[in-house]
Amino acid sequence: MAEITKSYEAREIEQKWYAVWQAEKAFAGKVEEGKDAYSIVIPPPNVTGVLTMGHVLNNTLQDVLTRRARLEGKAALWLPGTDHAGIATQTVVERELRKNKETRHTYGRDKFVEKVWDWREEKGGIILKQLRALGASCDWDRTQFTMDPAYSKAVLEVFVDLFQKGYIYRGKRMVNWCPVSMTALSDEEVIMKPSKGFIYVVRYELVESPGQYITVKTTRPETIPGDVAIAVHPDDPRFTNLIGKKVRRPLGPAAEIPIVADEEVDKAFGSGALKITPAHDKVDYDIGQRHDLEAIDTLNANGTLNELAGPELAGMERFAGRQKAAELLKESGALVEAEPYENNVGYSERANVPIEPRLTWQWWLKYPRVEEAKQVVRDGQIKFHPQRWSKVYLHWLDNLQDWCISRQLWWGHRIPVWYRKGLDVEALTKDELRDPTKLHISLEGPPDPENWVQEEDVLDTWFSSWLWPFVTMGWPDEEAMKRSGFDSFYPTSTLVTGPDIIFFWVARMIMAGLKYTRPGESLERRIPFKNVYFTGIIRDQQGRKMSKSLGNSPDPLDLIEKYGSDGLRFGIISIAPQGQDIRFQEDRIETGKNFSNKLWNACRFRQMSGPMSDNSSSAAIITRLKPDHFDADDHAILDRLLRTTQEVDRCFEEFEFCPAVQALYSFFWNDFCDWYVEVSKAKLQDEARKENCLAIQDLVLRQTLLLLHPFIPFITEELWTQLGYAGATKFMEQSRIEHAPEIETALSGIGLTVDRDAAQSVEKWKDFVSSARTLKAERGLASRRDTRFLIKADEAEWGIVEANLLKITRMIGADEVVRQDNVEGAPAVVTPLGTLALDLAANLDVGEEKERLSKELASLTKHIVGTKARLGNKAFTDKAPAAVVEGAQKQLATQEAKYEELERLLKALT
RNA sequence: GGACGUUUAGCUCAGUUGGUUAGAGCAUCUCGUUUACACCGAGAGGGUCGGGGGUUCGAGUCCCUCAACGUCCA
Repeated sequence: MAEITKSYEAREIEQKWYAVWQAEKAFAGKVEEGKDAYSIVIPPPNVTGVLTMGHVLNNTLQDVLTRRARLEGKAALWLPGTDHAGIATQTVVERELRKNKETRHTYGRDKFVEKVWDWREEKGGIILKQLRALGASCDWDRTQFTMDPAYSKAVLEVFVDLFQKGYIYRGKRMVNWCPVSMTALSDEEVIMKPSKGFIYVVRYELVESPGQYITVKTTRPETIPGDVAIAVHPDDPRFTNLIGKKVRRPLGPAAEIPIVADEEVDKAFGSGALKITPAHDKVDYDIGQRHDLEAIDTLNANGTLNELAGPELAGMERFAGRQKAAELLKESGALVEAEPYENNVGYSERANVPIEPRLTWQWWLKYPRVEEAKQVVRDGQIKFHPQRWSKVYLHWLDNLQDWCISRQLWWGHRIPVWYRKGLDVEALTKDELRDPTKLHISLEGPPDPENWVQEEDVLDTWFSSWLWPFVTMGWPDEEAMKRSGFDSFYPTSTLVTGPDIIFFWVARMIMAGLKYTRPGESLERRIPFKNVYFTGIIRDQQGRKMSKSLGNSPDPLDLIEKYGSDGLRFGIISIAPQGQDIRFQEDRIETGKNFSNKLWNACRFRQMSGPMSDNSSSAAIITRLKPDHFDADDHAILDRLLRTTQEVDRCFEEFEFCPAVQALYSFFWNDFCDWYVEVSKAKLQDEARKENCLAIQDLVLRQTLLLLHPFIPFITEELWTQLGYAGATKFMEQSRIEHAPEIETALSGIGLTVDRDAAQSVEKWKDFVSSARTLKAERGLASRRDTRFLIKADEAEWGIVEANLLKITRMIGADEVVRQDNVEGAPAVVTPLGTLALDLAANLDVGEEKERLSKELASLTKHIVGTKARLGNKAFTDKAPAAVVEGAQKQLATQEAKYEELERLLKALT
């Protein structure tokens, strides 16, 4: 066996093991007889994406869950892939073309799409390679892409089916239009941002009474050429006499437009009169419909104003047009004033520009299975972690709007709809849109394609990702489903994602799963996942979201380089409490690295401490234990091991990863390294106890590596081999993790029961040792190993001390510890094992000692008073549980004894 | 306007069903290279648990209220 090096160098070891895992097909998700299935589908990252800290957190958690499942003996599948990210990808490729002064139109649709595929082959999906550096144990052979042929076919099939069942329709409605990407967006892709601008007060002259005006307030004067009416509230006394009259449009083509009454007008807003531009505002459009008003579209698709805006404005960019409109209004005297104003403006999520409400023909989806989708979350077939997100989810489902699923892009799934050649597509009526002689909808296309023209639009990317959990498993092709193990792996176990896509994706996947999988079967069988774990959002020190544009996000690959993948994983989990946003701190990642190094060195020390024996299984190690040689420390470390095992189990059940890591950290560092390894050093010099002690260390390390492996897979894998735990297996996940009761049973097989009381007594030792160290440190003797200690103890106490003399002498760094009844006058401390004093009388600073003892007495007095008061309160002794009262009594006794001893010591100093 | 979340040590956060003297990591200060580890060890200082009120024998924890910050929805 190779000797473990002095410090842990992550990089080589990580690369080595990842290659081994790949070669051994350790991540293959296959159905296995007698094993429970466990599955996760990755939230497909954008094909243009690179690894961010958010991905690190999210994917580390998925990896933790998957690896833990394997260690629990489950057949685990983590299914990876990317989505085609319509707008983002098209934008990236167009940007490249622009460098050569080309556009997608230079190439035309087919050639351009080819270009995108080329780009994707060459540069897309980098993130999947980066995930390997993070240690992600995905079944890479199953990698999926939403534009793969089979996936695409499934998407289109769903479209056709939903159309045939009446869920999908084509309609001319107000959409969120992105003038940069020149496509419609769904409501979810629009982000409301407070924006500073002006509100313009504009007066419209009454036709019937020249010289009289009605004023309106608007933030968008450039839309005035599209005004077709002024609306007022029917109950607003200010305007009753004006209803039915006409005003002159103050900008753009001259027109007389009516004043109409509509209840939707907010009397309190602005002047109480609202200009109506049905083509450019949702509310205006609704009012326009009710009053049978024309919609005048004054905007081009790219956000410039068109000729309907009038010759002065035509061709101008919309914000320049706004300026110009204000100037024109000012010149004509229609502008009363312009006040600074802040309002919420919708921005395109991708292009980050204000969207325009625009009236266009689009394809819409009425969501299927809405009631079932609510039910499965309300009734807990799907559990959200943390649970509170279910409220947000249900609220959204209660206020559902139809989903605009068409996008005016070239990259994506082109909608499988064909129009009969020569038809005026935009003039089709509702009935005609369902007439097969005019509209053909199918997967294969029409049999006589020469007579038809295919719909130009593609589908929203989310319209493909909402099918992810089952299309990635072969649906709807039964052969493919069989091959991929759909029967076992669906529904998936857990979805790990951010709450920011709860509507985009989580809710829609639930509806799709319910609609399309296992028709006629129970809800439990049709849901896409049983648990949804929502991570927090990673923020910087100032609490800002980490983003590329702010440049406030470290590159995870740099962090991996610096701290190791294990260090990064451990660090990120240890700062990510359940459901809370995370303030990123690099020093916590450093803690992860330090922990790796600690683990490494503890194992190294084990290797240096004595020969390695049979470590190939926990049973083999347990047969090496010698119950007769067990002392309190041995019981204590096994007790803590069992409790930590239980705690980690609990954490996995409750999706609490941060506490799991904390429990392991504190167990390993404090209980094992700082205490058990230290007390071992004395035992190891005692040949009779050495073997037992090493076996205990082997058992503890083995279990610790298993518990840690999901979090830090690389280093644990390396140590697993180095310390001989692997036996005949090739990698760790071929072994099984044992739960506390299993270990206890195995221990009882050799007649060993972990003694809780003995374990408890170690606390006294820790107190004793810590007091002794403090005593030394306060006098600048912390590192002296030649200090003589005196101990005043009764027979029982001395018995315990004497039996452990070697160990405690070492632990407190003493030359010797001598029993002596008279310690008065020496610097002393009262411990649970007697009064411990430093034999230092010669250079004793009496003043300082007195001050220290007095201070301790004072604080002790406070506690004694408090405890006495509680016990003296009849209400307390009557009502509090007996155990609590008893505890207080015990405490008082201890406190008083300590008080007396301290007082004696203090008196002796005078 | 509605919903949710947060407020505990200088910083970032734990604190399970109310029960001894509220914890951790980092940072700070002191000491240290003693046969795993300086990516380390030993020790110390540091908190009226956002404010106010209530329930209770007992509140960081439960209830009410106010405030600040954040997120989502309208």
